Amino acid sequence: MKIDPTSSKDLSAQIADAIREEIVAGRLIVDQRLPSESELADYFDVSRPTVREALKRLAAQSLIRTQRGATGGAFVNRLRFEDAYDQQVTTASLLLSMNAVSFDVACEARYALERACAPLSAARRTPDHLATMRAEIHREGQPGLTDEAFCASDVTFHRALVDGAGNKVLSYQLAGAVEAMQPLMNMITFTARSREEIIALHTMIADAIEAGNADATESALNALETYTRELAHSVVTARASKSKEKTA
Amino acid sequence: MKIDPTSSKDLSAQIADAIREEIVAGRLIVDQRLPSESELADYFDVSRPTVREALKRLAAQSLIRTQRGATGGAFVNRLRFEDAYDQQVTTASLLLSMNAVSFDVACEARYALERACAPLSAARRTPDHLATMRAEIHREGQPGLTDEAFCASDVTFHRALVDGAGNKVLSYQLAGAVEAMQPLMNMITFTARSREEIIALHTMIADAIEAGNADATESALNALETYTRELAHSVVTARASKSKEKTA
DNA sequence: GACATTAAAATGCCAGACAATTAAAAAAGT
DNA sequence: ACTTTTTTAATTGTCTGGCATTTTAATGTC
Repeated sequence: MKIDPTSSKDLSAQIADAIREEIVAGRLIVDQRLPSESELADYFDVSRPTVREALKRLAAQSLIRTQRGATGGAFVNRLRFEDAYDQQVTTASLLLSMNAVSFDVACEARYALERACAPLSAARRTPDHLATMRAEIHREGQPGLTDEAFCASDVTFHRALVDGAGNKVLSYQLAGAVEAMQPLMNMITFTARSREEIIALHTMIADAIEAGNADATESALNALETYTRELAHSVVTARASKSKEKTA
Repeated sequence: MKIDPTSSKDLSAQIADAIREEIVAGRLIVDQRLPSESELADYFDVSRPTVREALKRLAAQSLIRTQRGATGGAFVNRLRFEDAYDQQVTTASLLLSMNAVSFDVACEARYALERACAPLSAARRTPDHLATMRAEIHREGQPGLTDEAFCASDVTFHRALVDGAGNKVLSYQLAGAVEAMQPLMNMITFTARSREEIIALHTMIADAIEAGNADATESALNALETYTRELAHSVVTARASKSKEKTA
């Protein structure tokens, strides 16, 4: 575990990399205590603030946690799926917004991944998952629901579908795809007419899942994807003609 | 953009959260320069080292980059897919190794996601993608190839398949699933017999992709998943009986 | 034995300084 | 007037040393 003082990288980045490598390689195991900041400073021959910067980098990735007090210190953190969700969602959202990813591309990816969960969810979903889906469908029919609340309900519905597959790895992977889409979805304002249509499609999905029918689930998802993309296109077209009016 | 001095969280964590929120919300845009460390220290009423710790946290997530010199400073970084790949792979690997995720669960997730790419890849793959797949199949047939090199080739093959879908978001999402599996796959030692079988299945996949046949691609992937899981089970069984021998 | 006090160890935070780097401004030379 | 060199200023990178806070363990007291 060594660092190169002539490297162009920050010392704190190098130290963080070195420690991260130890964790990934399994030479530092979960809940193991790292040497104290002073000891690390001595070991790497740098000052304590530099070590601290390195440790904060690792903390930002949830690789370590710190505890104060006599028996405190930095400990290798068990990376939990829940912790990783948030980072996944943040990262995915920024990737979409910063790289000019089109709605179509994002939508295609999302529904492709979701269809991958459909057969598993149709086979394995618990009554709980189904109940969540039904509850969200009901919520979506409430009059006076804001667009934001409708979108949030949509996300909950789809997460129940995904979680129904009973595979934590899948749920984690899909978290980014589903939740990162929400800001984009929010850009589509839902008319009463389109809400009705979406609720109908959600009901088709829930029915197919309840019946354990994988094919029906897939085709319902296909229909939902098609409709979502059409909706987005019509919104874009409407905006374009409106801005044309303005310039004219 | 405020912090709460009575919070239990580190000041540097709070400051990082505050700035991250600004970035996610789009109030700080790509390539925009943040105030200097001294200015941030004044603004948040903390010392410069504390601000620096906060900035290192953001740098660890590739949200900012720093530049030294007169016109230097911290700039909002355009999060690129390539940057996110690495983090995705590291995170996914640690999730698998630290949460006792079984080979079956990980494998199921991986192939479910990969099947989602199959129809798109069959329809859109370029000659390049196909050439990569063929080249890797050829490499896998070379005698004297180490297990590690075989696994690496396997990863390249599957990434070409995924990239063939021509959807960056899908490629990004799949990077974690495919590459994080490599350490687990490495645990399976490939006999000459099983390599032959895998090469045959890879060829089936490449043929199906070349023919633009989505269904054939899917069923070839299914066969590969089944075979991989059987292989893993036989390895586990063999190890169990071997350790039994030892104890006996 | 139960409780209060003290000591020690660790992280959290700060002040101030200097080094290194970079770009712009100023000066010098032609 | 133009080019080159030098200086200067701004900014991050790093260090030293210190104090505050938190937590546990040891110690002392009743």
